[in-house]
Amino acid sequence: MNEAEIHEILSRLLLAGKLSGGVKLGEHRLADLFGVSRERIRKVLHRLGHERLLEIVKNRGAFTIEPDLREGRIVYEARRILESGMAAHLADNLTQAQVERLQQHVDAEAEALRRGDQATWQALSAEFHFLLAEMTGNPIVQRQAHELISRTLMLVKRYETTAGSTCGCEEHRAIFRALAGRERGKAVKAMNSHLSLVETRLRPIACVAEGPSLEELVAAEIAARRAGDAAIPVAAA
Amino acid sequence: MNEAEIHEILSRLLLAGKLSGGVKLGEHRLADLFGVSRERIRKVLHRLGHERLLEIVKNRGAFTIEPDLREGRIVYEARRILESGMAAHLADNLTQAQVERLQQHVDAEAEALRRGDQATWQALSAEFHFLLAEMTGNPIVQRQAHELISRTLMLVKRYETTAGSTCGCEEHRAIFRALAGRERGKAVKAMNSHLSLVETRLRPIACVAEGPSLEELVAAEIAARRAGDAAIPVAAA
DNA sequence: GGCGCCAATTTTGTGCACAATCGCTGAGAG
DNA sequence: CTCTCAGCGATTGTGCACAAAATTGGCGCC
Repeated sequence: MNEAEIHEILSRLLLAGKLSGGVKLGEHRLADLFGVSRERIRKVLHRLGHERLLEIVKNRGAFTIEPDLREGRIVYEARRILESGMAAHLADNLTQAQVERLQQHVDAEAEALRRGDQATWQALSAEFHFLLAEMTGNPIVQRQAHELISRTLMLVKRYETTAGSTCGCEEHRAIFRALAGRERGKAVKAMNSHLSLVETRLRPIACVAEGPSLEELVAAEIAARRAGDAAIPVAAA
Repeated sequence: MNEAEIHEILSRLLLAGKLSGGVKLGEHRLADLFGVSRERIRKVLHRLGHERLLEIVKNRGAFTIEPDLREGRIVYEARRILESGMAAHLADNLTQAQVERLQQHVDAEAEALRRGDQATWQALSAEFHFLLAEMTGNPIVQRQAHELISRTLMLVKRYETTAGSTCGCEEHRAIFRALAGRERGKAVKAMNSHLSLVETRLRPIACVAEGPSLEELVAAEIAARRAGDAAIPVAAA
């Protein structure tokens, strides 16, 4: 198991919000779980800390962050600033092919929502914003947007009341329409109000059920990955 | 010499553009220079790599990046996206005190420019953008803006023709006026055109003179720091 | 004379062992 | 009964030694 794999597994686990806040990620414990040396885990942990997916406390170790609503406010405000800038840029620069791609996407969102396929809709809903970031064609903006969107995903997984999220599709469509119509001001407004609305859907529910243990989660991820890795060469050969 | 100090010294050196591109930063060499173990340097180097101030090549080591103009285009585009979003936000949210603070700043810029004090003006000019980022009150935006502005500083130090930079003060003032007048659209436009203008001032001058060696630069920084550190306690006591 | 290959050297990557630091627990005093 | 402080256990931080990889120089061959 190399360093990149471990990083991917842990970041996926963190972003999926599978772990409640404040959980300690001991170096030795993870080293045993992954079957690698402590130094490798150490490096990954510090990298995750630098990516703000973990909190590293000097001489204490790595802890999963408890994304409270106060932090949520900050992240969403940052997203409004960045993504409204993106929207303005895109309204001026989208190609016809990109507009069509967006059209397909919002249609797919609506379709998933109509079917009541909440899992697919949630995934597509997040992807909409990733897609916009991609369409700027700017790797820096993509990275920054990716970081912010990922952080809100952690929040949504934890705090969003699923009932209220069924109306979000129209908001994306409004953004799309403004972008397709090259209406810069309208696109910015639509983006801002959408993000504000998503933020207000976050409810301060107390963290209730303790999920599976870290060991189980990591083991499951490793198993899934091993199965996938084993399958790919066979299929490719 | 602790890790934070080394990181600060090296990043200051890198951001000041004192080193031409592609220079290799050997671990052992730096360890000797700073008089610390190789592992400490190693950690700092990887951190700088993650902050995109260095390029880390696996099994090859750390190299200073050669910020070419193609990358400059990307960074300035990202800045336009982010900082136009900031401008829109600030136009809606600036307090009176913040407006006055900005007024002071642009006045100071004009004063430095009038005096022909180019060093001060350049510093103030960069600080104007840092100041705007600060005024969003959003730590995430501050970090992202800081990273982007720092990267452009490296570019400017290397490529800007000093002759053309004397007209930049009015651009900042235009942004300020729009912000103070709460004119969101105008502020966004002023910010975008300012950043575009700064970008066009970059000229593809061939990297000519090789500056002082890495050893000399680091030694100078260490000396300055030691002197400063020694002076502060005395002055404070 | 140029090209390619092999070996030696230099440089980075990794695991290990020890040192330092922090939180916790338990005993003792007020 | 509570508060404090000291010792202890656990965990992270750091330096060292070894292993792996790449570059460079030289040598032989075409």
